Amino acid sequence: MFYKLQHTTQGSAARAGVITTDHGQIETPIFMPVGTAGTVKCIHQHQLIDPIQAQIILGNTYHLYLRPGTEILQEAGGLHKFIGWSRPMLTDSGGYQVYSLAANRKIAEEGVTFRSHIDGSSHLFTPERSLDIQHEIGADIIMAFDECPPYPSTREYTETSMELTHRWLDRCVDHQRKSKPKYGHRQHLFPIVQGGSFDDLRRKSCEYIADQDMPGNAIGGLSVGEPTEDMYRISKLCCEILPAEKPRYLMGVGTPANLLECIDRGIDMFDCVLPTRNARHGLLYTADGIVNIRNKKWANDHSFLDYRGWQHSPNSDDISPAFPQHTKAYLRHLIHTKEALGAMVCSLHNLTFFLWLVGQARAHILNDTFAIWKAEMVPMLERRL
RNA sequence: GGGGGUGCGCCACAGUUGGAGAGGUGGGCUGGACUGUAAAUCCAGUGUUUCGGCUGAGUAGGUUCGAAUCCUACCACCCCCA
Repeated sequence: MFYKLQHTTQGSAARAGVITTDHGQIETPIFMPVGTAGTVKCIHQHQLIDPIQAQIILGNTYHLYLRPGTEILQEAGGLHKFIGWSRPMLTDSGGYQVYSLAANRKIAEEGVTFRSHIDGSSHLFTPERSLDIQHEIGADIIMAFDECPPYPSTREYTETSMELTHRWLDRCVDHQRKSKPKYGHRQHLFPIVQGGSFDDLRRKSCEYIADQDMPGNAIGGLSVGEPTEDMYRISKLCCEILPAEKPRYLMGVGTPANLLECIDRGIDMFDCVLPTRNARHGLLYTADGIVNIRNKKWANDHSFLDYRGWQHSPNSDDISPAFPQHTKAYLRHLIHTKEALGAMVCSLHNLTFFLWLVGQARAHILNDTFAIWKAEMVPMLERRL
């Protein structure tokens, strides 16, 4: 069984479950650090295990295809071996690059032609090609090739785009059924719901996606600039339609508060660049709120951040020796001077916090204390310190 | 001691060789943004102000309708000679 739903908590749609892959299990709800180009930026694989305790990380089809290229990945025996990561992995299909590289791509029925951001060369991604590359990369969970429309988009554009994503999905599912695993482990295809901020389109897309009977389902096209209420409303709406016996993955979300709100609405999996990118820019997430460590007010603050014990070891409640504690004044200095260590320590800090947060959410779901815990946590998480 | 050169905004560089820049670029500094990573990136502000202005090109004078620009003295720094 790919996914086991363990418990749906009282007074909320939040649930706890376990995903089983050939590279091990994932306890949900889970946050997945983004490792676009074969690395979670500024973080070593050892640190993903301790103190971060990541259970699964992401890679990106477009970026890995351009560099190092799938030939080298295949020589290595797949991305797991190439980077030295034996836990589960997920690859995005390149669908997000259809959105983020809008200036350098052309969408057609057949697929999307990208101009490489590295050398300007042209590359055609079709649903089949995206899956082939993902097979060559070898992630445990692979994503359907979709179009992620920008916000705002007209209803007409969003509907046309959604229908294209659905047709591409048919081709992905067909291609996946014909494909054999390359490295001896299974690869599970997740389709992606689209439909923008339009409730009826989202319903239609959810039904279409659910009918494919894939091992898990994803919600795309959110966190692209829409109001947060839209993100929450659409997440809830989708979770009510997507089957309960399969994991639900909300792509590209989000802030700590976003995670708790969307877990509350029935989401099981998240990924986001926010903890790593913002760490490099000096924004630290804590249980007490958000700290912009660049701010002058920390220059003479020689105290530690209030960690509340969340930088735990895998098997104890003690602070992990792998978690480097530094004063706010020192962290500010590192970020100000653009020292590499600043980006590293702050990335480690944020990811450790994100994984702790979803772990706490899971514990509270299992104890049926999630709803009250979430209500207390969210205002704290959104505070600016 | 003699000769030559250069001086403006927190810093550097560029530019201005009689018709007013509170101006350029980069850095620093102070904020802000960042959500399936073209992001260790990007944006804004950075004399003063009662928002109308005011002050400002090393300092002090001078020439001129008008000076950052020309002249004189002084100061500082740089180079060359002794």
